[in-house]
Amino acid sequence: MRYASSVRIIGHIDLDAFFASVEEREKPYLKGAPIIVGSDPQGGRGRGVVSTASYAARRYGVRSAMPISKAWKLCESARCAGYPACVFVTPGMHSYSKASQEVFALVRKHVRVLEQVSVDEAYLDLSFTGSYTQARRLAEVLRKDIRDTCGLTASIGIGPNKLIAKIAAGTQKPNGLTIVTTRAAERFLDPLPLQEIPGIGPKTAARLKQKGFKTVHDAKALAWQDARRMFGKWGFSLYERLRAIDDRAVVAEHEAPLSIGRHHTFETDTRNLQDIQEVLMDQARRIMRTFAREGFTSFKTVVLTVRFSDFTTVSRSLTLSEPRGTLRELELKAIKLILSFLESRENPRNKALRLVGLRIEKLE
DNA sequence: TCTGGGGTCCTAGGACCC
DNA sequence: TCTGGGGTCCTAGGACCC
Repeated sequence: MRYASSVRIIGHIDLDAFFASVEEREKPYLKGAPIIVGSDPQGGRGRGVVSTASYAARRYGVRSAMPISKAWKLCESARCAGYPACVFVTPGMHSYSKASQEVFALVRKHVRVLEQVSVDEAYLDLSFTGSYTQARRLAEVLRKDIRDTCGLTASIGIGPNKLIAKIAAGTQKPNGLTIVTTRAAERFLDPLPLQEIPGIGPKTAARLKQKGFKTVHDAKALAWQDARRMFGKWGFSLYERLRAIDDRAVVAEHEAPLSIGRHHTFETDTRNLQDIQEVLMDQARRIMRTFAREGFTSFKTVVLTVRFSDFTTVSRSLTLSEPRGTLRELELKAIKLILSFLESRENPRNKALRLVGLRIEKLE
């Protein structure tokens, strides 16, 4: 294939309020309702968080990752004020991944190099279109196709690299199309708060704010040597990102997972070994099911994570002398690891457990 | 407001080998 | 008797993403 020019043009496609939109598509009577996909709110006493809120629910102030109990309270106040009541839905991952496959299969008909990064997001290499004008045309076709064929809306960002494409996709949600050309990229980033840069989370943002930096433009005062000193390897990437530089390629191959794990938060904190053991054995079975489905034959490391009632989280791991691939082996190691936590040495104040998790690594 | 579940990548110290 | 580095593996924890 010959390109009209050698400009690199990258797209990022992001399905809007994805879990909630799929629920709406499959249950037409929910159309337009404030939908909250997440754990069981249990009348305001539930311990989980919100996975996705539909745009109608966002008008009540509900957001992803918010405690489900808070979402419940916001919805109650809205209902008392005469607004429609919220619908709480438990996630149905199976139908979400089916919908995701439909959408991205459709996109692949137009774009050869597609890198799916999660169930609702993908990067596209649009360099073959040759120009931002042509890339925009293609993006419009994609959005129309997804809407007409799958009944879902997508927001698309287009830019000179993954960083700009991703941020652009998020600026006009839902159902938006945002183009940021190579020339405009730095100006586009400059006024943004630092946390808009993927990779800058609350901790990094706080450390930068301490130095007096709030926006991308501010933080460009940081010399790369200082960025390296403050943030290690990531410091240099950070220095580049602030300047809209990002050389990461769009990689089409689906890579095998590096680890497989399961977590569980108890409805009430517990010290009961029987209950804990039951959860662990169930997790071991689920992990081995995924392990077999993915075609793995052995694991070498087992990690057990515990979260105590005070939310402190610790992990213990062990590496087998030889790779193993049986459920029995995983169960035995899980028991060995959990017993070490229940000993007074590891848990001197005998705190109850809020969460237990199991993970296998070094898969073959 | 009281904090899910599934992951990835990085760091740092210690052990061990050459 | 004292003192090297380099490389690799293991372990634990932290930050981040969706």
